[in-house]
Amino acid sequence: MDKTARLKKFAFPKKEKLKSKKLIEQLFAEGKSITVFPLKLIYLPIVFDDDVQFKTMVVAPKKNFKSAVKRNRVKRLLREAYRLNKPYIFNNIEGNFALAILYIGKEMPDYHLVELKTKGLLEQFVKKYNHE
RNA sequence: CAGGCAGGCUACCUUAUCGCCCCGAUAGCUUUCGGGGAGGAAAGUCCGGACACCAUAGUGCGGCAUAGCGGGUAACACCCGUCAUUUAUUCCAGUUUUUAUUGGAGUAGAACGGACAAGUGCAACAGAAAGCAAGUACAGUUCGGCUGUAGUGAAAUCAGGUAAACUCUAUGCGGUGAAACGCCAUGUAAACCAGUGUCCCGAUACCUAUUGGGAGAGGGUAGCACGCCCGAGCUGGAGGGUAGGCGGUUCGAGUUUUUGAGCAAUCAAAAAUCUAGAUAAAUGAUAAGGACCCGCCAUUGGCGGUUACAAAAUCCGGCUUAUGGCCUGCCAUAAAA
Repeated sequence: MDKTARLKKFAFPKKEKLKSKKLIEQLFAEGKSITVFPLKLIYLPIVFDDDVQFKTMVVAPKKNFKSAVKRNRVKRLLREAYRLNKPYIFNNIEGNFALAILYIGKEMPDYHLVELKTKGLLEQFVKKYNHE
């Protein structure tokens, strides 16, 4: 494995972010969920126009984190944990999915907790996918 | 050594590894290289503007705001100066046994600042009474509860007080906000059903259009009325589409420095400079080390924590609130030596 390929697999460019209002509404209306407290994953199989396997968004509810600074912090931690662990699902799942990762806890977490829980969440997702 | 008031500055750094957004070059379908990437309050959305649309924003009523005087400004409810009032404090002089108190001057602030000679209202305690109804004692008397004195009170029938009471006066203010606004993409979409309206005259043209005048359902003008504008459609039902992209959008009352004017706010000139533009929303995460500060032990030092408040969303000028650290000036001096 050369250097460029190794760097590329942890990237999280704009194309892999879920941004369309329509798709987000569809995801929340029809998607299934897995919870590994304090995280919750909502997923829905969708085929994208631009040939991307996954599109992902992260959510930190305003209800639990009133300050914009704290919401930003939580979202950045979630995004970072997803970015560093996404090769696991890329390597184990064939289909195309829209994903949303929600933080449903009320306390400010540290990164190590978020990473641990994200790994657990993705393992559950892969297990469930292979079972179906 | 702790305190009070006023003002100013600042808002951790380095390295490594992964990553995000924008711009430029390169390359040609996503590589490579270079550059840039939150704040003093970006916040609250409380005032004032720019800008856009509604009529180049008009008239009356209503409504709102401001309130000594002068200045600054694009503008303001902001800022600066000043006057009166007022608070604290010092000094001088007077009264007094003292506590105190009066006058003058200085220093530092600061809340308040049009009108009670138009009308309406309100006023604790005391008082008969703080107006519409009464009336104590004594005296006078033109015998009219007419006048005076006493008594209560800050004030007693009167040009008392109160407008952070209504109100009046002067001045200012049109409305909606970037989800404004313009363009493109998408749709049997100028389609279907029901109700209602689709009028009149003249000219050109010659059977359907153009143009001038009148009438005109309905609509716009975001409190109401007028006025103005659009006007051949409008309202409801059923059914369907989009919910994306581009512009607006970051070069502007811009920033920094110097000089000059001014008590100051601020203004003028010159030189240099370009400094975030995201849109389910970038500006980060982790690790190690080091400053700064805080807490505890305690005073070489050790241990622990590690920055506070808080993140652009069209852009500026203010105000208010939150908050870590440093510095300056003034005031006041307890306790100990």
